[in-house]
Amino acid sequence: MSLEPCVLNFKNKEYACTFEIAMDLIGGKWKPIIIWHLGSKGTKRFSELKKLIPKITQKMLTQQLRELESDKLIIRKVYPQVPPKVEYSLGELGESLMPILTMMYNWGEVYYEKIDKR
Amino acid sequence: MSLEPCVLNFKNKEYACTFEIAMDLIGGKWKPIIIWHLGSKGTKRFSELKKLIPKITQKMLTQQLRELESDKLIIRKVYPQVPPKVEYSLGELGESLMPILTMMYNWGEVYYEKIDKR
DNA sequence: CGGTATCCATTTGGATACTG
DNA sequence: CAGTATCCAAATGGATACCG
Repeated sequence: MSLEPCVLNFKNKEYACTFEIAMDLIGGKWKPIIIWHLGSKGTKRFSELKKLIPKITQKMLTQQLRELESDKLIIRKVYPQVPPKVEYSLGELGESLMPILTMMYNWGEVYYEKIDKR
Repeated sequence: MSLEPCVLNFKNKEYACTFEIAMDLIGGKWKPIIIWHLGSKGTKRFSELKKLIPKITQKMLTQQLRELESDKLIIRKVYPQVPPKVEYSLGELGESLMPILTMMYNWGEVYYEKIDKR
């Protein structure tokens, strides 16, 4: 599991290691939060996610959901009806992230307790 | 371990959960790579890190190292001599990140194998 | 309801030159 | 050797208005 001499190609970009790929997939400001909600609370509609993450804008929520979908981490299900209904849930690959997110959550908690805030 | 109704203050910013704090600390393009190298290979000098991470610019390496230091994840040791010698190593909190980084590394690997590369 | 489209502010990061 | 300083380009993200 060395890091340096490998160049991985993925989505027309070069990555030095699989770690960079992982960070690219879930490293944004919102993605882990979205995955976390879907993983811990199950399938959610667009508007429910918006309510769960009040500070995200509609644009960002849409954008992030699209990327997560195209990366096969979440599943988007559209009900062809009026008014529209769209449900999001974790795919298998998304589910497999939950243990890692949980560890990061716990790590952040320990850090926050140990550290001198500010 | 719920996510929504908590506001944590840290470094003059507001965070919705400890997870966001964790992502802020290690979520950049370079920080996890730097931590990974220091964790898996031990103490390194500035120039050694630069060699291990060829694509990072001197500016970014300096900047990221400073932030990691002020966040207490790494330790910077300056030897008062000419020419200068500066060594970086993981602090205790930095060390505690290694299991998480390892998991993410492995997850990225599995993902990369399973997924249809573009 | 679940989006798009557009515009704009902020942040991030890279190139280059210089220094104790 | 281990940085600073400056400038600039690109990426990111927010506000607002509109739509099928």
